[in-house]
Amino acid sequence: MPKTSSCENDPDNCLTQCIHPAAIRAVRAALPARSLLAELAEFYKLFGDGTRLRILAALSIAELCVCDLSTLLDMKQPAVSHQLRTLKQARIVKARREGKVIYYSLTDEHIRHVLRVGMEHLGEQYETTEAL
Amino acid sequence: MPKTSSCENDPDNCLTQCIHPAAIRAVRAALPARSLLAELAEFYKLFGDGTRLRILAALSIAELCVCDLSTLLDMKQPAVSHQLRTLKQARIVKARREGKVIYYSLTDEHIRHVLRVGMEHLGEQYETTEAL
DNA sequence: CATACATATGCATATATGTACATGTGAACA
DNA sequence: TGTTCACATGTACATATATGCATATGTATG
Repeated sequence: MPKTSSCENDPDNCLTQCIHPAAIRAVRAALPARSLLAELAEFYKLFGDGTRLRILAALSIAELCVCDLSTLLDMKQPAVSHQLRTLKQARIVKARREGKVIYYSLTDEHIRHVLRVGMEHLGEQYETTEAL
Repeated sequence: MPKTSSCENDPDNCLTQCIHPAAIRAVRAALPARSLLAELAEFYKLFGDGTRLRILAALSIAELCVCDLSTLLDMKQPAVSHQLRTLKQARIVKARREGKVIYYSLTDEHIRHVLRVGMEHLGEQYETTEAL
């Protein structure tokens, strides 16, 4: 017979019972809302692409225009523009127009901080890049 | 005629010249290696999915087994296992076996830190969840 | 040793997403 | 006002990936 019959059962998971109902209740109470975590995932997702990360790393060093970025990163201009659009919509970068040229930069120091924390995780063996 | 003819030209970007060759040189010198940034992107990518993030948020509160997770998050057991496998390969979570049950937890405090930094970025309006 | 159960894995598929190509937009300048 | 050039956008497509289903693995137990 089941050890704990008083918890929500889902025959797709554990056949007869959930194993630690107390733990589940505790975690459920403290777990951030699903919608909040979804929003957070969308944020992290933007850092989860090599191209975008190279753009962000470059912008963390200096303000750059689209042309500079595409030369620097050896990318087609439309590809850079598309990524910048995504990053701008997410308020990760901001744009500043000067004549025909548009300069992009990180919106705030917080973005730089996120990059730094990730770099640190890759391990001290990489000797954290001074750029970030 | 071009203002600066001494810089690497890529007709796909700026037709006649790159705009700020000095800035490009400076950034190029400080930019982390492409491979390092690719590795970093792979790391962030794992946080860029709502499901995985819910798993990580749950594990940041308590050690849990697969069955608990699938009940808690209302997911099929194989889906949870698949994500846990990915997270384990990336050393973001670790597993501990106890009989038939396998308990998962975050590998270290650094992961919790990454989650916290992301939460903070979502803005103070969310009143940073005490769970993280 | 056979059964039960928690978890892992293989495979198929639907969806998401990054990039290329072509074209549109907008500002400066003659 | 027409041209040039930096940048943006629309569409198409190829790839990556998250999930569901079926099934395998491994451990305890009778």
